Amino acid sequence: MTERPYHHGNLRTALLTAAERTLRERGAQELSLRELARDVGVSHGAPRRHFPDRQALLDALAEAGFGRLGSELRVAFDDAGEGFEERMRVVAAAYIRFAIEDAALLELMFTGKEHEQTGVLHAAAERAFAVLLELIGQGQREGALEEGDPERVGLVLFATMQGIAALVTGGIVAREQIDELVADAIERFLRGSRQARQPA
Amino acid sequence: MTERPYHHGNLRTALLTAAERTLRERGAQELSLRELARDVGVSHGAPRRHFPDRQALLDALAEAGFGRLGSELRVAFDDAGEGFEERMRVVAAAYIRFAIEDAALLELMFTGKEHEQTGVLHAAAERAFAVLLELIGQGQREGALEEGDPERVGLVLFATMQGIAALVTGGIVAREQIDELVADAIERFLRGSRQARQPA
DNA sequence: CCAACAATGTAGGCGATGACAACAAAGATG
DNA sequence: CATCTTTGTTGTCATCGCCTACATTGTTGG
Repeated sequence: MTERPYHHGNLRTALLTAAERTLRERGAQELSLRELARDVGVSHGAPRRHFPDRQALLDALAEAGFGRLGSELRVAFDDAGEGFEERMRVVAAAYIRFAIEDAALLELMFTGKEHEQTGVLHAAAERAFAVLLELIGQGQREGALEEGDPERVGLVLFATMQGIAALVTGGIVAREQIDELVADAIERFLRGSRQARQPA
Repeated sequence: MTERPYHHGNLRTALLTAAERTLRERGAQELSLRELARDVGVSHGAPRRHFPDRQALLDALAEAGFGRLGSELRVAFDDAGEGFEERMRVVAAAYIRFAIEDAALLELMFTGKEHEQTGVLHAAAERAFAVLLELIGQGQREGALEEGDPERVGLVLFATMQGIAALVTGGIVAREQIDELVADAIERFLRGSRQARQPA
């Protein structure tokens, strides 16, 4: 029998991993520090060394979430072809997939109660959204999108994606409708965001 | 001194009112049945007569929320002029205002964990959204929006509004940016949803 | 009119939780 | 290797949700 060493070695990571799983399967509400400790095979007081309180654990989850979201968006961006519109569709699909598979995590990431002060989180978020800004930039350079601050242009698109995710996880929209809805939203966004300079 | 009567009279309503307040001020997480009971001046077991468990209270709050949302949208719709675009702007603004002032409530209303089964809630939601469908219908009749199932057409707009609300409550978007963002989103939606039939 | 009965509130208890403090074990450091 | 720091452990406390037994009030039919 393998006696557990007194020191776990990487409790923090183990807790985060277990937490991420519970979060995905049962939601944030169900996440209990004590149960997590049990899952990892450690006493109920141990997590406190790594996360002062429950909220700290949730914040850490959110931060890790932004990291993973950023990676997935990056992969989508790179794997899609060079074409702007196709790229936008692929990246949007990746975002929606993340949002739906890890709905509770996304909620943690954005439902910022008080943790707006945690600059760490904000930084992580910025990094994740860099891909989106890049995408908008490409669209503008290719003349597919109107000029202007990419952040402002992208915000509407981003909001729409976030909203679609909310509608799906809220049960308003069935899973079968997702693809159609996303395509529809992007189509509309592109149509509505083209260079508005109309010849006389 | 006014002795509290054994029977409160309208405990259910009192609880809902107190809960709505706490929800707005401190979020759903902080909502405790026992504290609510104390606030209302009743024993900790009393709420159970009206709400079998905590979730039931939350569901009731959500249902009431849909009712109020519906009213506010209706008022906005009626108060706006006859013009379609202006109406859309006013109604959208009303929705966003609700979403921001009662962010936690909106989350309850849409973050439907398991309560998708409560047909009551779904019905309340449908009633609230009737106004939006009416609005879309008007847009289509006036030729400002493409034809098609109003529900499908409106879904993208609805998602966008929901997303904007999420971005604001999540702290991604500052309050000063809201009006601009909403205007931008609607502008884009209208531009992207006009009759697409282009003459040869 | 009043005797069941139903509805509504109260009191106490149970198991679980998050937060905290005192203590123990293992590492790191000089 | 002696000390200091990090990391876990154990026990405690207040609170919570939920449950059961009981008390009080309102209602209703004979």
